[in-house]
Amino acid sequence: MGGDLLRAGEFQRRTRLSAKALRLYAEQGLLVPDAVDPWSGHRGYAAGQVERARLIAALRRAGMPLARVREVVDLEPGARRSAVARWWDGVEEDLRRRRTWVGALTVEPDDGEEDDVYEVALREVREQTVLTAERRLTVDELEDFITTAAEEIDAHLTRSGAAPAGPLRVVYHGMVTEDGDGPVEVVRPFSGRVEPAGELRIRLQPGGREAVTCLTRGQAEFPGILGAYDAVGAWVDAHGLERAGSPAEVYVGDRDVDPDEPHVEVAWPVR
Amino acid sequence: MGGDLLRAGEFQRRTRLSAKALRLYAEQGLLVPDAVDPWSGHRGYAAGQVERARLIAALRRAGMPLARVREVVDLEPGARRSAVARWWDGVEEDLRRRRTWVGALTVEPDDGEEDDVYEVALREVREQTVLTAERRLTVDELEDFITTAAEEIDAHLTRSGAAPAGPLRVVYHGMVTEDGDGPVEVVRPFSGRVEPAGELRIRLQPGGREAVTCLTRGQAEFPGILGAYDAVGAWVDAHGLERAGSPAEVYVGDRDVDPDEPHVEVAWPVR
DNA sequence: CTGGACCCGGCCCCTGGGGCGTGCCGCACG
DNA sequence: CGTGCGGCACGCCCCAGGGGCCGGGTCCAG
Repeated sequence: MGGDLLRAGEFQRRTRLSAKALRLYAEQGLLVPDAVDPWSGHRGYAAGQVERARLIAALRRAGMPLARVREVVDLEPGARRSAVARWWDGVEEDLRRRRTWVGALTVEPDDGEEDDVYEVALREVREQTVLTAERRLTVDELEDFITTAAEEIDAHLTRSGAAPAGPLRVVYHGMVTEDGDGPVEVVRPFSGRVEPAGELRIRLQPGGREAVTCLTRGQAEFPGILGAYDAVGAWVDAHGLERAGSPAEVYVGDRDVDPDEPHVEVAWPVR
Repeated sequence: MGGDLLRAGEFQRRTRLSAKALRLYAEQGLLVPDAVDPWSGHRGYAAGQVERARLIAALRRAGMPLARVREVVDLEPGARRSAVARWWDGVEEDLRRRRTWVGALTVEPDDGEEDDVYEVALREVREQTVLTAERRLTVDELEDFITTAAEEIDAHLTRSGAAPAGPLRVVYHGMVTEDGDGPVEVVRPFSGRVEPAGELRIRLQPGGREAVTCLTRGQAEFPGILGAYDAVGAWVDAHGLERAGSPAEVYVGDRDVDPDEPHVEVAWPVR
C-alpha cells in the first residue's frame, strides 16, 4: 500500500533530520527512499525507515563522520554498539591529545623568560660507531618503538660480544607530532665488532660540536619538551652557529626508572 | 639585515607548520611574512615571527578554529590564557552532549522491544483556559526557561487571584535539539479571571483525545526521552490515529523534587 | 481556478587544509 | 657554459555536512 509512504516533510519531522541531510543521505545511498516519483523527483519513505533514519541521526549527533556511519548502521546491534564504542575511544583519545596542548597554553609559565629555564651548553662529541634502528611512525607508536628498538639493539650487541659505549640517543630526522611521521632513529654507540642484522644498521656517528640542554623528567613530557627544542634552536641561532643535523634526545639515565630525576638531554649538532 | 630572514622552508621546519598552512595564514593576514619578494612572490619570515607562529600552531593543534585563533593570538598572555580556557570549556561542553548520544547508542537496551517499555494509553482531555509563555530557544536555555516561565505564570495567577487548575505542560511546537530552536510553550491551566501580562498570553487549550505515556525521572532524561516521543508517535500510527498537534510534556508532580518517582507524561493530541 | 503549502534540484558558501601539477627561480656541479 | 635539482609559488580539485537562497513544479483544499 502506497498510503503508508511518508513524504519528505513528514519524514523529516519524525526523524529530526533536515531536508538537506535527507537528500544527501539519499544521494549517497545511505538512506534510500522507498519510492521516488520519476516525474517530480518527490521522495517517499516507508514508515519502517524511520528507525534507521533515527539511528543515523543519533550517530551524526554523536559526531560520527558519515563514512563511518555507513560502516556501522548495517551491523547487528551488538556489533554496532562495540563499533561505536571503539570509535568513541578514538575520539576521547584525540581529545586527550588536544587537552595536552590546551594545558600547555593555559598553564601560567613559572616565571622569567622561557629561554632562561634551559641552560644550554656547547660540547664536543667524538666520532663513534653506532648501531641503529630507524622507522617512520606517528607519535602514539613512538614510545613502543623506542623501547623495543633499544632492547633489540642491546640484545644484538650482547649476542655479538660487543658492548654499549655510551648513552642511548633518539634522533628525530623529521617532525614527529601527532600528524608528522619522523623518521626516527634509535642510536646506540658501541665498541667491538658487530654485523648488521635485520632492520639494525651500523653507521658512523660523526664527531663535532653540539648544543645541549639537560631536562628533568617533568620537563621532558610532551608537549613541554618541544620548548626545550625551541630553546636549544634559539640558542644556536643567537650564538651565530648553524644547525648541522637532526636534533636528538640523549637518555643519560635509564629510560624507565627515576621519574623525577634529570636525565634526558636535548642535543643539536652545530657548525 | 636581510640575512636573518628565514625562507619558507626553514620557517616551516622551525614552526612545524605546513607550507600550505603558512601560505593560508599569510593570505588571511594572520601571520604575514616580514618581506615578500615582489618578483618571485617568495616569502621571508623574520626570526621573531617564529614565536607567534608556534603559538598559532599550538592553538590549531588544540583544535581551535582559525577565526578564534585570530581573536586570541593578539591578546595579552593572561587574557589569552583565559580566552583559551573559555573556548575549551565550550569544547568540553559539546563533548558532553555528544557523549550522551554515544551513551544512548552503546547502552544495551534492558530487554524486549523498545516500544514495549512504554505503556501508551488514550485519554480524553477537556477544553481549558490556559496561561502560557512561549519562546524559541536552544536546548541549553530550555531548563532555565521552563523554570522561570513556570514561576512567572504561577506568580501572575496568584497576583490575579486565580488558581492553577491542572499540571504544568510544556508544548514543543518545534524540535528542540542541540541545534533546533523550538518554539516551546509553557502552559498552565487555570480557573478564575486573568489578564494577559508582558509575554504571558491566555488561550484556549482545545479538548479532545491524546495518546499519553508516563515516565520515571530516569526515563525522562535527555536523550532517552526522545524514545518516549518515538514510542507515542509509533503507537498513534499503529492504532490508525492521526497526530493532531504538537506533543507536550506534562509534569504531573513538581518538577524539582523526587528524582526517581514517575511523574512526567508525554502526551500527543490525536484525531 | 487559485492560493498556499510542500517539494525539487542547483548553485554558492563555510573550515582548514591535503594533494597534485606546472612552472619559475637560483645554485651547485660537471 | 649548460643543466639538473631543490625550493618555492600558484592554481585547481577534493573532503564533511550541510546552510541558505532561488526558480520552478506539485498537490490539495477552498
